Amino acid sequence: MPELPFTLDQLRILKAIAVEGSFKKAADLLYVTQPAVSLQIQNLEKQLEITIFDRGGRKALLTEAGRLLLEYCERILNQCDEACKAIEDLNSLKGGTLVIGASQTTGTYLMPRMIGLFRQKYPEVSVQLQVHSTRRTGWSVANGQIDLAIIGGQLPGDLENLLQVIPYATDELALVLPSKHSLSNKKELLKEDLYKLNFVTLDSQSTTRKVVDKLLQDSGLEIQRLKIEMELNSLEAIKNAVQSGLGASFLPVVSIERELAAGTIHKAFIADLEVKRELKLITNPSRYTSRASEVFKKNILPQFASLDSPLRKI
Amino acid sequence: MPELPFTLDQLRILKAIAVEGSFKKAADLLYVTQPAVSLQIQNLEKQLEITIFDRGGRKALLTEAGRLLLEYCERILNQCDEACKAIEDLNSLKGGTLVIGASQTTGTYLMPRMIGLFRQKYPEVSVQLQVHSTRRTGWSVANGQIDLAIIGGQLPGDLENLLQVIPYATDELALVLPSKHSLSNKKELLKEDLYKLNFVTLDSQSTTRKVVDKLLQDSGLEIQRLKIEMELNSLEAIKNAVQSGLGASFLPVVSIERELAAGTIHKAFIADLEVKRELKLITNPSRYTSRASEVFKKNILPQFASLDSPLRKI
DNA sequence: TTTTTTAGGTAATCAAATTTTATGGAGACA
DNA sequence: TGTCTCCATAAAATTTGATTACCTAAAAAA
Repeated sequence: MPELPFTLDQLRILKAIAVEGSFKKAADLLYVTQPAVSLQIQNLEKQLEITIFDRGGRKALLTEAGRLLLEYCERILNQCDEACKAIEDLNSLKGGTLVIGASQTTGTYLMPRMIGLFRQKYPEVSVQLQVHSTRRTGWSVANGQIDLAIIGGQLPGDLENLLQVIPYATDELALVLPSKHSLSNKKELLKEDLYKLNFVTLDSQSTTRKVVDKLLQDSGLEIQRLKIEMELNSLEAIKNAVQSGLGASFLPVVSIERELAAGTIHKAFIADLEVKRELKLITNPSRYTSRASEVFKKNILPQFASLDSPLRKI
Repeated sequence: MPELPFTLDQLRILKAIAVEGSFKKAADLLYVTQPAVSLQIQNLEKQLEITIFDRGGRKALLTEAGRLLLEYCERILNQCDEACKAIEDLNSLKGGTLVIGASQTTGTYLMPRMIGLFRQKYPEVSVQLQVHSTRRTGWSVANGQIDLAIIGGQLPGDLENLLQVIPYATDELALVLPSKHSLSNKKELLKEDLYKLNFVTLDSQSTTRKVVDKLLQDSGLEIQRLKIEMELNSLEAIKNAVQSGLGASFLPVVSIERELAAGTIHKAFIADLEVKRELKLITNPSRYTSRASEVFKKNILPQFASLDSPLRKI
């Protein structure tokens, strides 16, 4: 670990003298007194064991060693300036990367709009969206690989304490039927009607599936009695299956806006039953929060948050 | 004139932490205490308005801004190391350029040998030889374009005081005759014999010519009575002329060693007359002396200096 | 020339920045 | 739970660097 034989200040002074051709002018340029400049150059010469300037005549002239050093000096100072600029850009959100985590659902239907809004405001910050399971997303937030995430499921207990979890919005999981289904005409279904349906569901490992199962169970339904026609691992696939009349499903309303508008899918209401889950924003309070992350949380998320979310009140 | 928001020491610390993964280890590596490291990083973070390390867990981890800064940090420190190495090379004569001045004669017959010796010892120092008139060489030494020079003539008066002039060697200007010349058989010529000769001389502007003229005049000869067959501006040309029997000439002995050995030219002795001039080393004491120049003067020149030269006594 | 001006070096004093010593708190690990 | 490690903090000490004042030498002007 070699000691550094010079400081950036000394290099700055060296350059100033070389530019101005005089110790005094360099001193003026740098807003210090001339002795300060003299001493620093003397230190530099002593430490490097070279003579840098010929002080004989009218002008301070560089020696061979001085010219050599000056070359490096300029390169070094340029790199320093560049570094400053890069950091400034990062601070003013003219650079950097924001890494966002999301579940399948939010990642597919919600995030694209939010990210679009963010990029519109800060086009020079690149955004990376990582769609993973709730569990994996949680760990990524915990160890800093993801700046912030929105999840719909339940975090593992140990993470709950580690991370900051803010209720963000309520996501209704609507019962959807093929438009031509016989039950589609009824104003309101009864819970018992569910037993008559064939379901197309997400596979049993998915967070959304677990949430739905739990909610139905909590409301008194015996989920073993529900008939599952098939399990698919993509919401889009399920939507297609429902539209094709293959069965019913509980799907996030955000994912079926277009289909509802087009009438290709029917959303049913069930008496005494609302299947809803809380979407939550998770961040890691014990970690550095990037400016981009801050801005995203403060300015972008609230525009999509439900009215009762704490995010609205910031 | 932007202030620099960081110091090289801070960058060095940053790098050490990044490498070691811990403030403490970095402190050990740099031979300082741990608080010193902490404070410097805090200063750095304050000045750049960024967070560089996540200090939460077991290891100190870089944030995005920290990684960005580290990149520049490494480049900057590398440049610094390179600069140091270049300066060291210069100091240890593993680089740099030595500029030597010389007159026609010394430049042609003496310098090549000296430079050869120097380059043998310091092959990485490049040497530049500039052959000019005494006057011009003197000025070049005065204004630093030439590090040191050997001259045979008289410096302009104003330069004599400005420069350091050290007697270096005595250069005999021998009277040479064609080997077949009738006078070549005489053991010793008389001054009067010179009037019988046809001379081939350097042109009258040349320093050597002036020196010869002056010496002959001082010894009582009437130089107007000497017959000048032709004036040439190159010693080699004169040598060829003499060898071809076109006339006699006064030539520096160093320039005819080969021809004397081969017997193609005859060196005559004149009673009561020695045509000699002092070769002098000139340097500029008011200017920076490069290491290469120092070494050349101390180690190379003495090997060629006459016994009574002050250079021998160093 | 002689005087004036300007650039740069030196020395003593002083202020500021860094380091160290000493100490405390938080998380990791047994 | 206790211990250990790592980092942060505070006060004191040291070092560094800057300023003021003064001096010298060389160039420019009178």
